[in-house]
Amino acid sequence: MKKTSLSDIAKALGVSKALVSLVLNDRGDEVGINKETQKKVVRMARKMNYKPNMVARGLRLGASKTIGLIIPNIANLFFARIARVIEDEAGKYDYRVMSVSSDENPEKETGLIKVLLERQIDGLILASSLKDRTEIMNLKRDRVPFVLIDRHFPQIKCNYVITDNYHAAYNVVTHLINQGFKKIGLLKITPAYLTPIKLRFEGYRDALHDHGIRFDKRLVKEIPFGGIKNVMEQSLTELLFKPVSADALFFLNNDLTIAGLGVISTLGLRIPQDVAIVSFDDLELFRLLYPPVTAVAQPWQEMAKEAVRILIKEIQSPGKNNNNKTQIMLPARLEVRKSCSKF
Amino acid sequence: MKKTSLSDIAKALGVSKALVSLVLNDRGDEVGINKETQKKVVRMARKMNYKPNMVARGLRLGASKTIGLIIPNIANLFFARIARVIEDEAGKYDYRVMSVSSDENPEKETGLIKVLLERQIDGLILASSLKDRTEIMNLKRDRVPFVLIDRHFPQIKCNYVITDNYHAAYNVVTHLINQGFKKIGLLKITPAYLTPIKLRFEGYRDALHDHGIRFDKRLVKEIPFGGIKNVMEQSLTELLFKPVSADALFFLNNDLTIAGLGVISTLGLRIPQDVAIVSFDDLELFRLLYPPVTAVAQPWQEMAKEAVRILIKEIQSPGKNNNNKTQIMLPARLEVRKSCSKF
DNA sequence: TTGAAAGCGCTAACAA
DNA sequence: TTGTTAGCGCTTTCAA
Repeated sequence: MKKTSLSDIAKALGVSKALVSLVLNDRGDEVGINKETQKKVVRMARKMNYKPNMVARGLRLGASKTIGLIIPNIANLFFARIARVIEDEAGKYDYRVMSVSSDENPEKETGLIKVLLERQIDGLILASSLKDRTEIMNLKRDRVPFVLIDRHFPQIKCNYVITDNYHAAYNVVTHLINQGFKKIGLLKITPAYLTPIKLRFEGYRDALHDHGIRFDKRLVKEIPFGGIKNVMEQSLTELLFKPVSADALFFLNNDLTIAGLGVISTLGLRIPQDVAIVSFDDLELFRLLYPPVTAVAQPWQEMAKEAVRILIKEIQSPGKNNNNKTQIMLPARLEVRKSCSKF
Repeated sequence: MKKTSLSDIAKALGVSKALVSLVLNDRGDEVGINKETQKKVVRMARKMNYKPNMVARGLRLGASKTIGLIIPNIANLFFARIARVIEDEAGKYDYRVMSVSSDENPEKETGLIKVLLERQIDGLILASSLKDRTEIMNLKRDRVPFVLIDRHFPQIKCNYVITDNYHAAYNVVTHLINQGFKKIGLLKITPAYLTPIKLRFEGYRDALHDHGIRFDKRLVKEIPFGGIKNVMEQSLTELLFKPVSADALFFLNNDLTIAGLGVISTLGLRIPQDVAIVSFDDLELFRLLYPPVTAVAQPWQEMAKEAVRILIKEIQSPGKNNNNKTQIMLPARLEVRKSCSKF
């Protein structure tokens, strides 16, 4: 059974495609089509189980009503929650979302951008892992509406919505210092060139400095995105025992925290007596761990909402405003729990 | 700057669209097009920053190379992980995934199916919340390739990949009974008509029966999908104190477990001394809770892989095999941890 | 109040 | 070895 198209209906009724199109798009009254005719069309459409072909419509109209979403990994709850909000918000404007995972891999991401553009997405939201800015510059040059989230490129004038990573990290480290911790290990995710990672690192470094603690590079570890499970044990062993002997750990994302907690548990260390813990990214279960894990709660909901709002606005204002880009930095909230209190 | 199309290239080169199309689809040699001409075309395409329009291509070919994915909620890690595997597997065949969240709401899901079909997806994977089977029957009637995952409809002959929910639940309850627990509370998610919920319930009921324990309906609670946080406290209070006094709780999905753990912690109850816990769905952090939470680890990876494999096979074998549907039931693994050991 | 025709960008069949 | 034509399903003129 073939799908029914506009012209099938038109033929069955002995009218023109144009008329059917008008009626089915609720423009019958506007154009002034006979009520009776309209009814006939609608009835026949239902009878023939007509489903409009949005692809054809999109081709004709030059708009797919689809936005692309590039994130490192949909199976990371931070991004999954963002994806969910983006889906809901975009849905309000009748946009659908095609989301893809880049695995923090710039080459893969470049390929995905191409794929999405070829599919004629109307706009793009990226939590980008790109190292190089040329790819983003190309988007600008090609006038593709896009919004960066979570990670941005300071040199590029474009829309973005990010967390205030610097101050969030600064506050974490200040809190730890105030609690009496002095040797604070930092666990970064690779690639370390990502702006959030860099800014969190700077917040860490400056907080130490401002409190008179000398920066010790042995306290900083990088864990590759693809090998967290394998590398974490080694890194923590180096951090937690002599000669480094960290007394607190600051994990820069939730994947790291989860893996780190596993290793600490395996090593039989107590939190916070043997080592204090803070996580960038908050998860519901952190509150229920023993002891509950102190975490930076990022404003993922606002971030996603704003991103969609900005993107849709830009999509719908073709051409103009091409030089007024929106840049938003949202504060994070530090959820202080027992994992970093000095007993 | 307008996007360049095939005919722009053709015009610039003084050749035909067809030729350009052939060359750019790597069919130049096959058809026997002059090497020099081919080079010219490729060079010009690059120079003009040509990007094929997959929407137009799809319209012409009658295939969008897109599959739809309907799940209850992408922000639930069980489904997020599945979505990730589906994305990866589909990508191997050059298919992209458009995923949407139904919120366990049949009306919303019906709308989403319509939206996806209108967008000309080539096939559909559903973790369906539908109550009624008519919608699924319509998919069959319209010859839409589809695969059900996680939830199936026993009366309908179609592709599905599910967990062996009955035996998984049976084993959980048997284990609890063997540990000496007798009053096992069951927390279902609403809608309770979903096959996994029903089958898990039956496994629970039969295990009780086979071990000579009388079924007590006061031990069974239903928590609405949209109101877990609000209702959980009330339900657990009823279950855990007199007159019911459950000594163990079996949560039928991870959202329930997380919420339940929160309430238990608030109530100041100890696990497993005051109440034992088992979760359907395993999360990494469950292992790290105090005590670690016993959980049913579902075969989400195999489920997603199989679903894609079956779907693509069906998409690529048009018409034929219309009556040989694949039905797979995968075993789950019970991860026994301390949360349900009789101290 | 309705219809005819053009065209979005692409590919396949057929011609030359 | 290359070109022409038709048409996928839709919307938008413009004409009747």
